Amino acid sequence: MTTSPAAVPAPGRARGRPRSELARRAVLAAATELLLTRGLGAVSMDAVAARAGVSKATIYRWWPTKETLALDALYSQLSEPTPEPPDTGGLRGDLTELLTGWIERVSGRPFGRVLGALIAEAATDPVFGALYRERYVEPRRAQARLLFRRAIARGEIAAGTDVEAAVDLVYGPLYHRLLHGHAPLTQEFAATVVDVVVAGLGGI
Amino acid sequence: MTTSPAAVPAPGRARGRPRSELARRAVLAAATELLLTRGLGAVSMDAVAARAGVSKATIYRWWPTKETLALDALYSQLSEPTPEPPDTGGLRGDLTELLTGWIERVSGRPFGRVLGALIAEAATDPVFGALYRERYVEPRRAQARLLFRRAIARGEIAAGTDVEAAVDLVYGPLYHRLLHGHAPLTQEFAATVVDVVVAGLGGI
Amino acid sequence: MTTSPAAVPAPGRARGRPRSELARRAVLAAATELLLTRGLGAVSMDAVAARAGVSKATIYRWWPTKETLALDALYSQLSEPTPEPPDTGGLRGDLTELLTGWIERVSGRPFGRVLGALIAEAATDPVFGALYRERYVEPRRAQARLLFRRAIARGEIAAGTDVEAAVDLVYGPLYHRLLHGHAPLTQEFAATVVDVVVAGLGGI
Amino acid sequence: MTTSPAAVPAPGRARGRPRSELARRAVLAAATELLLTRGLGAVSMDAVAARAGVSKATIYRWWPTKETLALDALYSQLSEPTPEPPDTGGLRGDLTELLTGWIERVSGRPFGRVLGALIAEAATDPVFGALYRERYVEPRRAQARLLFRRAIARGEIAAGTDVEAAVDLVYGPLYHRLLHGHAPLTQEFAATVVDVVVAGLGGI
DNA sequence: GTGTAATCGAGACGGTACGTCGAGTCTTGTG
DNA sequence: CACAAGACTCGACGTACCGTCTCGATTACAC
Repeated sequence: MTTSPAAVPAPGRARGRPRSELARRAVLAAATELLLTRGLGAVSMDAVAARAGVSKATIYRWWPTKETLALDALYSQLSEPTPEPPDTGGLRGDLTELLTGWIERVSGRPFGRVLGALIAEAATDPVFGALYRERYVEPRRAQARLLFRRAIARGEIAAGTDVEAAVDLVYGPLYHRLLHGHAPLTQEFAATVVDVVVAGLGGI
Repeated sequence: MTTSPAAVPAPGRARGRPRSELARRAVLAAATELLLTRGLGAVSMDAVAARAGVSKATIYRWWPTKETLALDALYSQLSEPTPEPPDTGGLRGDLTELLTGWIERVSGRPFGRVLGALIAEAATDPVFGALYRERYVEPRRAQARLLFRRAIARGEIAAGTDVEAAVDLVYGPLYHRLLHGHAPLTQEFAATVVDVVVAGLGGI
Repeated sequence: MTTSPAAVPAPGRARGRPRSELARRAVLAAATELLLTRGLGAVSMDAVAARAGVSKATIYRWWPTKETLALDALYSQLSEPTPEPPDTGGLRGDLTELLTGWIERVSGRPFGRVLGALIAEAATDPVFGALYRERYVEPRRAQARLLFRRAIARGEIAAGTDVEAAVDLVYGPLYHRLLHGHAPLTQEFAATVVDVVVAGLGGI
Repeated sequence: MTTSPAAVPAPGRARGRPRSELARRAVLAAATELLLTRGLGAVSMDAVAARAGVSKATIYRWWPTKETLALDALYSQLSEPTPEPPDTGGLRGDLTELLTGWIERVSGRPFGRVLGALIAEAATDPVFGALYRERYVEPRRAQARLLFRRAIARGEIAAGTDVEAAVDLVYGPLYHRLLHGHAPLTQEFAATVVDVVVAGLGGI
């Protein structure tokens, strides 16, 4: 897994005093705790600094905003060991596997509101938005894209399929429920989404 | 225009000095301007009060939080005169009409980030979330639900269709692009979504 | 005694919520305590706010800098009820009385270093310097000037005497010892100063 | 020029790497520039280090506080080539010569506020105060003392004259104007001071 | 030569205080 | 009552220095 450049010291020539790995971990731990127990709103630089036993300057040295910090904290929590794209031999099975895993990780409750807050920030601040998409969104989309491409290669769905739209068609409804909360984000729902989309794309 | 209950004085016997309609309009105008030009973050009670020439107490008397105020301000801007649910005779046409209208209204640029911020707030604050869903989400879902029910009645799609999931399948991908911004929210994309979903549901 | 405009609300038409006299007193008391027990350096806005149970914003509303605040605090402590200029019938007696009183008040120990710090600030910051001279220096000089003018009127000293220089000649040596601390600031020293200056001006 | 012990490496057997004369000069130059252009407040260890291209640790190795550094910097600037005590044959002439020289050096404008700040620090911090008096005040007082002693020897003034007080009587008024700035520190003022003090001491 | 020792730069670290801003609340006088 | 004005507490913001520390790299004397 690729971690943020901010979270890791440059591997090259270390000149001055090296970065304290202890401090880095303490900050991430404190941020994670605040994030998951009390939400993004509770992740203030002051609170994190106090809880981590670290000075605010140290945090600002490595994370420009609290959103960036929260993103890193979330990463250090949410990152799966080996997020291998599944291969069940069929598009329906592949997608089901992929979405099932995502829902499982994301349903550890506090993630809903945390992701919501991060997406909001991404929608508001273009810089953070780019970072968020690069580090969080794109890797997941890449996996999904792969599944659809394999299905095209197998002849399961049409060669002209708009893969980007297809990805949105499966992830969009899930995010919709996660963020809006108007209905539960269940595995059954994921199954329905997969069924409709696969059928709609001409799959079996 | 549908206004919030908060924005309207109790209809009963007014006892003291009546509410100033002037102040109400000034507040909404100021909030709207800040919201659309500089985002939700710029909608501070202080800024709105100063810009509207109104005291903060007056704002707090009628809107409990700045998010509520922003929602009202957005409403006063985004509310369509007669959002009649379309009837083209077929599901595909109905959905296309519905989504086309939504994309048009929502593409007036600043709405993306404003909606993002509101959804984030809704994901974070349950009280506001309920209000947001009731006033903003539910009306739109109701229209979409209606279209699918008509299609079922016409025999266009299966009687057992999960209408709630179907609604999420068409709105989800659109919100996904609006909020994440990883790809443009075009009418062509909406057409693709409609095509896949209608086909997936067994429609023609 | 004339107090600072900042320390007292305008007596005119009070529009909004009136200033809290309680807060004002608490701030001055806290500042005074810090000033006299631990010096000007300990008078930080944070410390005063914490000790007074008052928010920093409230302090900043009324005192632009901590030096201004310290000056006010010192005033509320050092201000004599009726600092009548003495009249013993002769210049020597008048001056002795005046300086004796000043030394007494100023020898309550911490004042030396506090005045030193304030004078330094006055020498550094022109705005504060003007305020300091107007509120602290000028009243004392006015009294001294009066004594010399009376002595001229009585024919005790020459009519052409440079009164400003004369004032510096009596106060200068005292401040010198107070600030530099190279020798004790005693009443005997004051007597010597008075003797030399009166004799030097042609007095008896 | 007398430099501080801190500013010079121990003359004993140097064991490790010798002190960098380059660094020492760069630090003093940077401190001087900051001191004279922007005041004592601008002499921060960080700023000096950055401006001198030197690490903070190097500064701390040789100067315990920024005030000590400022004092050294001032010294390297203010030190007169040959501060010979004058001898004109009479007390009045000697004092005039002495004070005239001091005023000239000190009137190079920024010195007023710099001295003010240093005196304040001396009044606040006893350790620095002792250093300041030893290195800056005492040498000048010694010269003045000498003049008065010579005048006593010549029979110009009484044998019982309090020399310490006499020194304060001439330097006090000058410092007073320098620090308070309520009136200009001119050569005419110095002449008046000398006249009054010499006359007051029974001199001709 | 080869230690041994003190220097140097760079720069991260825990702190403290800065001055500002926004949130909600409260207290006046006026309409 | 509603309203404007505006003072109040609280808490967070991002920055600036403080004085200390840990590095790797020099640069001398002493063996």
